[in-house]
Amino acid sequence: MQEILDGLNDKQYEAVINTEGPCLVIAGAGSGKTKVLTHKIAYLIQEKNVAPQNILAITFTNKAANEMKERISKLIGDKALNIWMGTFHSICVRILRTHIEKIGYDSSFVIFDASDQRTLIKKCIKELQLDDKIFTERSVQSEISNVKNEMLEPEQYMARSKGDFRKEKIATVYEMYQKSLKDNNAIDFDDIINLTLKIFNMNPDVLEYYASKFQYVLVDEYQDTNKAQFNLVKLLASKNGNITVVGDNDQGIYSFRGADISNILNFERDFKNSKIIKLEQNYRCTGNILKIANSVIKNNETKYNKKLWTENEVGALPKIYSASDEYDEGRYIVEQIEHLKKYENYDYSDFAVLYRMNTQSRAIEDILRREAVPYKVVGGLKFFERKEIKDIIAYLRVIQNPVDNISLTRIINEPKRGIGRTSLERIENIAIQNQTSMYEIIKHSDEYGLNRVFMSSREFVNVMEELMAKKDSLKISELVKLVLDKTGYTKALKEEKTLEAENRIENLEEFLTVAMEFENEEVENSLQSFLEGMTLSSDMDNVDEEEASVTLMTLHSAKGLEFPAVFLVGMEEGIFPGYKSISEPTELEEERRLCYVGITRAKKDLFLTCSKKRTMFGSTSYNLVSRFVKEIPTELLDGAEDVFEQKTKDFQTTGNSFGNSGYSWSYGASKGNGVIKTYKLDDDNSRSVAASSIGKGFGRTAESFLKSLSNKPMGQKVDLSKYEEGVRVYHKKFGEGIITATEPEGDDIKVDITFDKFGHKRLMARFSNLEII
DNA sequence: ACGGGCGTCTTTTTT
DNA sequence: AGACGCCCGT
Repeated sequence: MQEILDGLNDKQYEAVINTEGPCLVIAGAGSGKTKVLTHKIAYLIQEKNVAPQNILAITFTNKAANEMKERISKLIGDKALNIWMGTFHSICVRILRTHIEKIGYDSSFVIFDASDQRTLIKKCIKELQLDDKIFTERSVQSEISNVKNEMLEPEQYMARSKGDFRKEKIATVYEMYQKSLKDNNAIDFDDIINLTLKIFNMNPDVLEYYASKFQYVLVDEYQDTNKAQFNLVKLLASKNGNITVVGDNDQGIYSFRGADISNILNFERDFKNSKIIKLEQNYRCTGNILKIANSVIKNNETKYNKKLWTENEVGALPKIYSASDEYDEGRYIVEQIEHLKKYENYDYSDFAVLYRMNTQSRAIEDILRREAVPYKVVGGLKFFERKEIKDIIAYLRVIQNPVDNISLTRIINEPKRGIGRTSLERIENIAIQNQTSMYEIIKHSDEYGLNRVFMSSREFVNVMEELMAKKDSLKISELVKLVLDKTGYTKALKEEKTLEAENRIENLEEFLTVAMEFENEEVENSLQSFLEGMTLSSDMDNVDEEEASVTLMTLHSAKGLEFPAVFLVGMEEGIFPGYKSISEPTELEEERRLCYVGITRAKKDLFLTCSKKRTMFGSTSYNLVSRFVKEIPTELLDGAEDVFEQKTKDFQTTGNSFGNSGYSWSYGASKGNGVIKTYKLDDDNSRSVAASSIGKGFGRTAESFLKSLSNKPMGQKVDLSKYEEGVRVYHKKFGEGIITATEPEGDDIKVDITFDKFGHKRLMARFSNLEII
């Protein structure tokens, strides 16, 4: 009991015991923010006798929620599991499932992710015959999302937009989009928050229930909440008034998705008589790293001026390296990693490489792979974004929710059934006329004179009907197997006989293991919660920390994490800060906060890199070193003087013709013409070194596993003669097995293998990384 | 009417 | 790597 308050510094102690009323904790990077939250919750339960189910704690990712629960359990035991803890989205979905019918939705709704959203918006734009050059899905989508974050309904937005042609049109799209969502029995990410608010506003008794229930409300990463989330928090805390928010105005990096830093800046105004506590002692970084972080962030205007300090050692001087191109940048990283590993006893997992854009990982990955450095990539090309995975999910969605026209459209002709564009258009029109779903029309297509559709869709309808009937009695994995089998999906892939198809089949098998893991671990074992878990899981939720590998991710994903050694790469004008933010002061400040977040991830060693020449999206540019680097006093940065000197020289000789950035220039270079391709993969280094991450835990993206598949160099040297009947082999994913048959296929061999645990599989020898044992 | 093939664009950051 | 528009062959 005593230990809950032990080991806290004065400020942390104050933040923990200050349980009653509004409390704002300004928590600088590495100041023990999670500690405060976990100890405060433990204190409430243990000391103040608050029942766990009367506490609501909102975190930024599901992973953070799980970690926090674990840490609280260590303090007070298993009752921590009853705390309402999760992201805004997961908490709200939980509320929506029980109450959404009150506002006219069906409780079996599905959640549309960003790409479903885009498809739907695109359809609306087309339907309204708007010029899709002016109204791009992207711009309309972000406008609609912004409007939703302001909690404006279509009518309200329309009223506000009177006189503005563009906005009026977008309002029409918004209206149609919202109606279509409802017709599809779907809601989007923004609706998750907004509809919860709507329920509260229209049903005072429901609000009363939750506002009474949650005696204590705690919100983490408060600087990244948006208007709607703020309102939600305000409503939930309205009854008891015990609200603790923790955040750092210098780490707000999500304004592009509606996060509003003024939520944290105006806390005192919004919640009367609030207590404000600043945590300014940093326990994470060395003195030098902290100095650098402060020297950058001080260029922003901030309301809560806090000055982070530390008692930690001064530490090594952070370094900057100016590479000749992005591959040289990668090579430098490997060099430094190997050095620290050798002389400072570092492990691969102690390193993180952080970049502004996902695309930047490519070149670095190439070099890491070439140099046999194990790595994993967080986010980027996601498992769930692959075509075959989206297809199987679309099948499952239609089974769960037959009125989901978007998913149905995706799969009706996958595999090819002879239902093309024209048929689909007809089906859709009839569905609209009859106010029903496209699935209904297909099912009864004979009654609507769609004979062709009727003929070609019979098998599909029969299979779907059968699976819909069985969906709750079958295990998810069995359902997946049946879909793939009975719809002919796998069969069609097999008949393609291409490497790509082979790969897709393997990915689907991986999906099957994801489903099995879900069955084993989740209590709520329904198709609905399976689908829900997949759309609400974040990149960070799927990171496996156990592995001894270097972590590559975006600066955004790195929020909340720490590593002994951090590389901030691509420190160039136009990259970081991105060229789009250079002329926009508020965006530039956000970029600077992002830089601050990046720097403060490092505990001991920090490396900044930039490149004189960089090829991206098929063109080469010569960027100047980032202004953020220049904001660091040269004496704090090893190599700073060299870098500035070089950059100036380059600048003078190369001139300037790059739009409004005014700092760099570029010329087009067609893709793949080999101009920059200096490094090739060595044949004997081609074995994949990216460690496989198919492990426990629902929603695992199998990221590195996939990377190892998709990045596998073509035509690797494999002694095919060694594969013959009776030979025992080891496969990374399937484990040990015995070859039962072989068959030549071009310059490769198809091998049939019976695996001890996974049964019979057919693989291509050249690409399956089989080891003979 | 369907579907294969080809060229083009995509790219900040994400619950 | 994928989505999509366009064109042409069946």
